[in-house]
Amino acid sequence: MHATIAHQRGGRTRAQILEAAETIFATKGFAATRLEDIAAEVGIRRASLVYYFRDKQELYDAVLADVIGGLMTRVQLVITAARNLPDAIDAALDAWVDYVGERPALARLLLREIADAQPGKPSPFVQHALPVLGLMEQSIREGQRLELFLPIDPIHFASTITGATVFFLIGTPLLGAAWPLDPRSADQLTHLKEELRRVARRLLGFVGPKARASRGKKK
Amino acid sequence: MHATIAHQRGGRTRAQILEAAETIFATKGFAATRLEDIAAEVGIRRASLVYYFRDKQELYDAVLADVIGGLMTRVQLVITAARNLPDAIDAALDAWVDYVGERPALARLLLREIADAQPGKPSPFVQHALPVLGLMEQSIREGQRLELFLPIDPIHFASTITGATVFFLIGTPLLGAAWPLDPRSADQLTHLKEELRRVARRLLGFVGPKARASRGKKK
DNA sequence: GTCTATAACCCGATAGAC
DNA sequence: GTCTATCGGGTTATAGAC
Repeated sequence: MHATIAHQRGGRTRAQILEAAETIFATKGFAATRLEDIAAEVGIRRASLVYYFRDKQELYDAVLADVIGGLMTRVQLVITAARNLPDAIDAALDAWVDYVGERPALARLLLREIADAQPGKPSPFVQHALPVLGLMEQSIREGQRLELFLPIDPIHFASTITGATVFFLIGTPLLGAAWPLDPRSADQLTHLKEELRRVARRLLGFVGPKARASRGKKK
Repeated sequence: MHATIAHQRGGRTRAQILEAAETIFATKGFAATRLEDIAAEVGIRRASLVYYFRDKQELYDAVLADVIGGLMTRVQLVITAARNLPDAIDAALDAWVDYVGERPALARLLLREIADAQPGKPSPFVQHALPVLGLMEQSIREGQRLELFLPIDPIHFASTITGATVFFLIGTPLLGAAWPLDPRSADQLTHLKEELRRVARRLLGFVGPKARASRGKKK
């Protein structure tokens, strides 16, 4: 019984550690974050962290797996639920924006992982991210096979979409007085979604739902 | 006379330090790079660095100023040399791709600076980068005033272009066997330029030189 | 599960010789 | 200009009490 209570509280602490680590790793980077800060945020002592995570690296890996796993789950869900390929693209973009809007640490972690990555050694991050990328690539290639989409390189497509999102979300606030709007407000996220859809449609060469609907009516 | 020789050799060493620091800071990040590594790359001892740069931070700042200064110079040059606004956009995009292709450290430094930046405190990087951004924004707004360009938010535009470039250049090699092409080869840089022009034209709503030429002929 | 205490290490900065 | 030697701060990881 004690074990159960302990386990529950332990699980809670573990979750708190992961949460604190996520934001601090994202804001300061792996090398610059001190375990001290994470422990302080949770309200425990540094040494107590090792009860949950062997060392700093293991904690970091757990954070990555958690964040990217969540993204993967969502994207997979909406893509498989979509009725057709253009809808799948739209839904995936929306899911992506929603997720990164809710969990802004992801954007910075992504930036850092990409900056850190060395062509030689495959980072654990890439291993986690590849399936998401593969999912999207599959949809695009299928659409190209059916001649619904233009023959753009899926990697160019992914770079553009990811880059546009991340740079907008993180870059904009840096401009300070020049751009007083919060890019993570509901308004701006909606705006971003629309813009991404527009970019995606232009890159892939398909038309939006309104246009599809009117084309359908004309028939 | 000795002073002159010393000064020349000193200037050379200084340049070597800057060069080494640029690539190492870019690859490992500020916190993770050891002054030791930079000194070793140059072929001197760690303590000798202080003769040229007071401390780590000052060296880092010098690297940033150097890299971004070069970009600023080039972009400014081609923009003011362009005959009309669409040409200015094209030329700026080409200059940007050429520069970041030649000096790949810039891409990673950019990624890191953006990831590190905190909305509150304006980083020295942003101070350097703002003029470049301002230059581009000015051109876009002018084009919008003349109704040559669509009323897209210039920051969305910049985010998309920058993100697409950087993510493609750095992200692609991470995919390893999945993408065996070197994104910094002449071929791929040309490909990237074309793609960026296409994205830019679609976002800004202007047509390319071929289309402009044929439209001119029709008249 | 969480704590205190400490060991072990690394790195940046400084002093001063040559 | 560049070196050797050292100091000093800071952080991770570990041992072991409660």
